[in-house]
Amino acid sequence: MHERMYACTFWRLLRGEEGLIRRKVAELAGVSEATVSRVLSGAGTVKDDTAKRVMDAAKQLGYVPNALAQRFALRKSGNLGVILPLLPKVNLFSTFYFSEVLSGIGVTAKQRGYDLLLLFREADEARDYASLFRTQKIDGCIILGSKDTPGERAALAELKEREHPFCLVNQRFEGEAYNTVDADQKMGSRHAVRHLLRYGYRKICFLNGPPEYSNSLDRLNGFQQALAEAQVPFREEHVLIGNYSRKSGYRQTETVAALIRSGEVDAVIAANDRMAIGLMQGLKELGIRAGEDFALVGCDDSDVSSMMEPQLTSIRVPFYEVGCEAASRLLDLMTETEPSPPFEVKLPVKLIERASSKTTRSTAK
Amino acid sequence: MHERMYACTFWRLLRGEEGLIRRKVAELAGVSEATVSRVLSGAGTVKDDTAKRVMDAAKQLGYVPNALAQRFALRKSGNLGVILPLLPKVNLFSTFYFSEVLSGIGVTAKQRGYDLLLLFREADEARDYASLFRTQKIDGCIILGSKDTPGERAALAELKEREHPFCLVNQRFEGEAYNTVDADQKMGSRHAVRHLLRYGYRKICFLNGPPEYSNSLDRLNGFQQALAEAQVPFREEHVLIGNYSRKSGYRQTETVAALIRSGEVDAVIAANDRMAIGLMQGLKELGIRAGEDFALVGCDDSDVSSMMEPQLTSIRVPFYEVGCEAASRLLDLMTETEPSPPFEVKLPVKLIERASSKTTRSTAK
DNA sequence: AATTGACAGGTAAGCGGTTGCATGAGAGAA
DNA sequence: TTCTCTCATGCAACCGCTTACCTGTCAATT
Repeated sequence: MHERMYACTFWRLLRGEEGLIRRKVAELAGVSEATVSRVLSGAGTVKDDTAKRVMDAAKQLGYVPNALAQRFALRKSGNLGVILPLLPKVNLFSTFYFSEVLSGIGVTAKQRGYDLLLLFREADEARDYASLFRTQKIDGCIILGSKDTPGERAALAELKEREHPFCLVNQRFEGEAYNTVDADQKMGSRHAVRHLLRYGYRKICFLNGPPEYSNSLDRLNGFQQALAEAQVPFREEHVLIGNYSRKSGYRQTETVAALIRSGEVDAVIAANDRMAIGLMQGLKELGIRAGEDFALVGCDDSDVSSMMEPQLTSIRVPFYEVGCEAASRLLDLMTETEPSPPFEVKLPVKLIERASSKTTRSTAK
Repeated sequence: MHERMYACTFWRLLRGEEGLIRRKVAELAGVSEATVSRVLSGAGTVKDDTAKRVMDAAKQLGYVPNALAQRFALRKSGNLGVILPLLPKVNLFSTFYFSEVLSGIGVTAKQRGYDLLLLFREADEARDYASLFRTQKIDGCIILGSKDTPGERAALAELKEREHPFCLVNQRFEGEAYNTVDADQKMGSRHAVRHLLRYGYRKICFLNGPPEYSNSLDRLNGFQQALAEAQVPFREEHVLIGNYSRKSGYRQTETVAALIRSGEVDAVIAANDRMAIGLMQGLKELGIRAGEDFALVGCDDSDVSSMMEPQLTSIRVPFYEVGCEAASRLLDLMTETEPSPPFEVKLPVKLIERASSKTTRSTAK
């Protein structure tokens, strides 16, 4: 009891003091609290002389405005939300991808005075992005790992309708004009195909990801287009589907092995490095070696691609820059008063040649 | 101009309406706004009947309380801060480590109704963790990637002094009793040494990380202890230092190659997988193969360890659980009223045997 | 029947900032 | 000198929610 009361008094005192700091600053500077506010928030007109006195007083007393109160008064949370899928223990996407994008977003947000609120979205959870805005937890958000599903479409449509600023990363929705920052995956596949053709490979198999990701469709698109350009026939049965996990790449071992052995296929392009690596490992177990018995190209140029043996040719995607761009554009949009048309940014990718695909195919079967 | 005014009116209206929702809920339920608050926040005594009416009304009108106002009134941000080093483009630590820990923290925080505020700490920036609390941006924080430097010590001491709840992950400070969640790295090294000794390796080199990380010291400690237990002499010159990056492992290639060739060393333990992999690659270039010419053990059991050829023996550290534990303990501490003694949790690790160290050394030179 | 206590629920005062409006001072113009 | 006009600053309302305090009701006790 005693302690309880003591603690209470203590907190009262403490709070009292904290609360008084602002007043003390005002007194010390010989102005009103309103002026302190004007100086610290940079709004309104204040004489230079006065401003300096206030700044000095604030520094001397160690006064820092309460962000919570400030944001409440301004009706802005000052938070940039980052929504990302929660995949505990199961890294469907590469962690590489997320940490690069997140770093980019983080740096940019910080530069512009925003805080980053991380929002994990559980797989089965109803997607109610709009209520994050309604509760004022965030002023804008970037959505990672979005998939084209009815629930997601509904959630995004609601955001759009209520004019909440948001930006999709690496995902577009056919028929909807949302703000998007994406990598030019289509061009990536084209580069990969051209690269393989240049080295003499002509029978290319494509290990793609699920069609809910627009990236998967883009890649397939680029793949087909590059083949068409080179007048190499496209074979439907040479397109396989995984889920971007290493296991799903590994699972295609038998199928691909058969294709390679029968001479139907001499090169594989995978839609990400993890699947490429899974497949490479599976085939190695069967004695089929990437870079020798067939050419392999991955995508992402994740850190592991240069750790493999042989090192993996891959398509470098500027994930960090994607994050920067998304945050930067979104924040622009949030600070502008005029509504502006949605942006759809597409960042260039680049093929990084490594051992898994470089050996020239001297004689095409 | 026209549009501007229109927009303004629009927003007024919108805000007006938003503001009225609460009142409308109260009216619809036939109670005062205070009662609405009592029902929604679960505090105070309200008749079941009334509560139900309020809940129904709120649901019907789609009312969601404004988190910003709520938190301001309660003087709690509802945010759990996660401080992590900003390493754009340079992943000194493995991204694996961070994403695992972060997932653990995220899941736990979410379960307990907290939001995650991500705070990047720039390398050269003055560490002023305390002001995050002063501005009420966070109610507690978890610090990742902390190093034992004077600046860091000062910042942490300030937190402690002001009784701000915080928790360190994978780092302890000699002489300070801070809340910590750590993996049992010391035991990890001991496992690694014992494993190697069991397979007949006796001349073990240790590639450690910088001493600013307590983990590095722990690992060295366990290494020495295990050697002592087996009465194998410890050789100072067999301890090398890297910085946890792959490159820093690669850089030790010459040194280690010389040691192996001269027969002074027949096995290497690295303080993380990335350095192990860098070293492995370097040695492979010189024709010295892990798992055959020498044994190699890494640490972290990151996703790449099973992607290598040969696959890398490594010490599995339950990073996800570390994150959960840190968040869980810290949140307990934040909701308790009584001050409790600091906790120092140490989670067990496990050696995962793979090809890089399994070949029995038949004849020790 | 009167007294008491417990409890439901209303009233209004904050929480710590911002900002519209009013005011006073000082400068420039008549 | 007096009248404006402008600019710097103070006053006070407000942001939306919580909660201390108060009142009135009703059941249990005497």
